Amino acid sequence: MPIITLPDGTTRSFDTTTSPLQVAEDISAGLASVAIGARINGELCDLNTPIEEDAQVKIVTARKGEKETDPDALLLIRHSCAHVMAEAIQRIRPKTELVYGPALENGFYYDISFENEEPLSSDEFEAIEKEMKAIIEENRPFTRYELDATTGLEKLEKEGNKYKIDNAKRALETGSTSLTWYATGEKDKNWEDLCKGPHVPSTGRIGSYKIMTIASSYWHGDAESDNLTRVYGNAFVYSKQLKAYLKQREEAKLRDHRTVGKNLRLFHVDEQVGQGLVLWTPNGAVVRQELQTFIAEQLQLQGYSQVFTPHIGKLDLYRTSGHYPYYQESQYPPLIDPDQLKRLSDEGCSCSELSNMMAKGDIEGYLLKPMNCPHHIRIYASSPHSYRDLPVRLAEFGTVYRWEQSGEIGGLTRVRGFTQDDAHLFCMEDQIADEIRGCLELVKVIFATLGMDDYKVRVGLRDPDSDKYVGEASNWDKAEAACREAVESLDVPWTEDAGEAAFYGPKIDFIVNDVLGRPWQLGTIQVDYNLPIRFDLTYIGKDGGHHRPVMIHRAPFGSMERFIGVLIEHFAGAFPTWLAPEQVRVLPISEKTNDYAQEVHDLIHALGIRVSMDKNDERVQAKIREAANMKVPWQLIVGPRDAEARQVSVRMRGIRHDLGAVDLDTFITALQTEIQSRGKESILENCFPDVDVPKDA
RNA sequence: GCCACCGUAGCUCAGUGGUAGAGCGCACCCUUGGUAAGGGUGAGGUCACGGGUUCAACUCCCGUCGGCGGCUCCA
Repeated sequence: MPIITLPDGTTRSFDTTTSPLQVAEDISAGLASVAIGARINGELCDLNTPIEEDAQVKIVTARKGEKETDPDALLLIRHSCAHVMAEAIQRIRPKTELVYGPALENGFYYDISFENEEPLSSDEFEAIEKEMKAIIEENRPFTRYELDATTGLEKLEKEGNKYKIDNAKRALETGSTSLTWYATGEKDKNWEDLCKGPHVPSTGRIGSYKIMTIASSYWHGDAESDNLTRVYGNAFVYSKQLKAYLKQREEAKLRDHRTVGKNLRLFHVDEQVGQGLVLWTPNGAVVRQELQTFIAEQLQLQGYSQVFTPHIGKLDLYRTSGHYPYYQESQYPPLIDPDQLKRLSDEGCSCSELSNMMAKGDIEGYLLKPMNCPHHIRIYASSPHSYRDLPVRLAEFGTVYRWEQSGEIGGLTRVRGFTQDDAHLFCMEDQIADEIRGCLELVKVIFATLGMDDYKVRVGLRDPDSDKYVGEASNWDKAEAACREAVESLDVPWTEDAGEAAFYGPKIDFIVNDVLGRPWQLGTIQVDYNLPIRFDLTYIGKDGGHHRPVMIHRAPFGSMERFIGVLIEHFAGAFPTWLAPEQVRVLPISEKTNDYAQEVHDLIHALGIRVSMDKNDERVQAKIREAANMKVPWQLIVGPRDAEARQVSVRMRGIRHDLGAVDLDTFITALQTEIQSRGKESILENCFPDVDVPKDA
């Protein structure tokens, strides 16, 4: 006699075992016709799952309007669509073996082994989609059946798909007592897949779908293991939703910093220079310089000292720090002392012998620095410190080099040479929390100025089961507590993650998503008890004795490369005036006003503002279009009327028409104010208080 | 590093086993035009690089470099 409680609190009782479908039918025929699944006591289930006891039931429907489709409905549709896609692929490639095909937050994929088949090409998507269409039109039911562990494993052994056997064993190990299959149609007759479900009732309930892309993956995510083909797709209830999704992806591509960077000539990566080595072209260099100046101003206010250090250091330095042995695989190979190299060569030393000698420390060389901390540590160590001097805060826009895997490199977000907004704080233990808070404050100020509020904070703690960490457990406890304490005072969402710590200490990471939704770690703050020991750093305490300082590594924006990459996407290339490579462009209506235009240009230029003048023999319409394409924030249109009145007609980026004519001097003053205040005081407010401008313009 | 796909003019991209194409951009000329493309003419390519097959390769095959999408990694 199950009593069913619905989300609105009402209850319905049934005489016998029931199912979500029966519950829906009991409510209304309309509901039953749109139901595709249910949550029973919070768990997502098939529509015909038997309910034998009292339960909370939420019916999942696919029809709630285009704007607010239930995420559960999308999960059901996408997982079901993955099955249909896999069946379609197996029709075309019968010898493939299925591995794993889950729904994602933003689509679905199916991992398939093509070991015994010709590889799949994206040219074949259309053919696969055609097969999928046929399967969906047949509207075959998803039929669930269950076998006990022994019978189920026997069946899988007989079929011989090692991946599915492995999936089954894993399911049984994690507590399942039986195995379930879903046939698309009838058991023993139609295509089927080992799968825990749930699914929509029948293939006809899958809405609009599309195969997106083909990629590769490893079995169990293990690079040593089998290579699998991963086919990504997406599915929605309505075709309009699919169209909107595809359109959004197109727009994201236009916002991609690689596209914008090329169009606006912000940076260039050159084949002949090297993979992952960024060349900052003049426009991008302006953005970077402005940003660095801004950050440096904030650092000065917070009591940092600026330092400069070279790009290389002795190999032994990194043996002391531990970086060389620990990260050897991801560093550029060392530069070996030329005399020593020649001697070894004369002695007939082989490459492997050389490599061994370098690892053991029998040979001296230099390393392109993969980190700035050893250099900063040696600066600290170069003079004695009293407890009265602490904290010592050494800051540098320090360029480091890392041998990232070639397949990982791309754009500005993953590179081999990059400049960190780095600093190292040397302090006493009871200063740690305050220093971390200072770092967080800096991040807040800068993100706020840039209008970036969509970021997350992750506190990375050690994994208690791993032995990769160095240092005393008691120190780790203290450092982890300090991180937590500081982050709690910051008003942003944060999570704790065990196993995300650096090998020498816990850290606080800032994570931002790019335009394609991929998360990137930007900045990081790390507490380090380890390096001060390794380098035997001390300060003189109140008691006159030597004490050990604690170090904080912090690069709140990570690397200038990655940060600006994310920033380009954040602004879609439309930088605020203070950051824009070109801040103002003067557009004379015809050559007749070139003289006045030149005067306007020169006056602005003399103030150190980045201004240009479009002298091309074009109509003003073409000049406006060109300036708009280059995302210049302010266009000054000057014709005879403006020259006569010593005014400029002002066009703001993103607004269809000009805002009106203002006195040249008034505009210039307002422009200077906006730039100097980094946008806090806008030209709009000071020159055009009555103009109504949409916020996102 | 692994797997798949891709590499043609400054940019975006067509194209074919038989002497290389468009649009935009660029240069020059005409036009002097008031708010998102005025018109004309012209220059510009060793078809990423190196091998091979072929009478003939931009096209087919192999390798290298680079890009893209994932996987793995990220102090």
